[in-house]
Amino acid sequence: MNFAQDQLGPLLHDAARLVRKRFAQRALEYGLSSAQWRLLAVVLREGRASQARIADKLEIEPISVSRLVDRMEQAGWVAREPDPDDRRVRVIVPTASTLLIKNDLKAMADSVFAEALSALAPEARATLIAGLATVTATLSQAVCDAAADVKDT
Amino acid sequence: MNFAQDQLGPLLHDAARLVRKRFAQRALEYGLSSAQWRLLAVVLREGRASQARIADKLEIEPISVSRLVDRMEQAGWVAREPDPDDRRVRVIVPTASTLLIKNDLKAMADSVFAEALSALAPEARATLIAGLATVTATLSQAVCDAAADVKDT
DNA sequence: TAGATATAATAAGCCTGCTTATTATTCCAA
DNA sequence: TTGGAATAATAAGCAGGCTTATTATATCTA
Repeated sequence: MNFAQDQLGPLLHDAARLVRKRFAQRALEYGLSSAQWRLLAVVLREGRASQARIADKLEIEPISVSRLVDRMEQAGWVAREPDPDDRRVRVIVPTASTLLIKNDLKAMADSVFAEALSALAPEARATLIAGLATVTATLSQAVCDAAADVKDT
Repeated sequence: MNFAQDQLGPLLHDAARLVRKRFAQRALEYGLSSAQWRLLAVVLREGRASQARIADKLEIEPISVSRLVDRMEQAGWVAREPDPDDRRVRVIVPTASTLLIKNDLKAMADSVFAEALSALAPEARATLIAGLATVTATLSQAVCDAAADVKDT
């Protein structure tokens, strides 16, 4: 079974790309991408969040959040507000129109993921999710250790 | 267990991103990205391949191959050659220096994927790989059906 | 309390994917 | 055998990640 691991890279890559593509198809009426939905999910869950907080939650770089917010602000999904306690911070809040369709968006997103998993038995689904979580944790640690090693030099 | 599917999107996304990042770290001495390695693996397996063939194998758009090849040609990984039988075609071949380190590259790539899976028991690995393959197939079908529906309209 | 350090946001510019459109060539059918 | 459809490659420009560097503000310490 040594052949299996060869396929991990391409499979992960293809699966991630296809989820993005399928999400975009299903969200066509809203014009929302899967990256935008991930950000929006954080904001809706927390009510309001600084960009640094969002970057931390999504585990992406702050600059990536900044540019994603640029587009989402322009499209009317979220707004930037000043933080009265810290003038460096710009708090991201959902717009009123976003709040109106929040439940529809959540249902649509759920249904995309449910569709993706629809051909798997429940146990296989659980194993897949757990396996992905493990792989993510392993890689995250390895990437972090390697970065620390470089810094030590 | 309804919460599980919520996580599929972020997990796939994170796992794919982390594999790319870890690959880049491990391949630093070569300056090879994971996208470039996927392309190179096709070319090394087939010996020589048209860009259309590569796009088909990688399931990405021909234009993406064209631009990836631009950078890989510049970096000395591959070369474009004319096809004597069809003047539209430019055949991609590995350079001599690429062939020299072919085995090292393959070992390096294998070890990245082995590391990613290292925290999983063998059965869990097999289930993960099989699950990803199923999800990919399901999504690929759904994306394709939806595209056909739009075309019918 | 003043100066150094840390943090929040963003600019510039790269990579890899995409859609849409163009050009050159080949193939097929009338 | 020629004229239209299909195919191979690529250009232009967008999305969403990244690294590196800059600016403004907070915070901590000597």
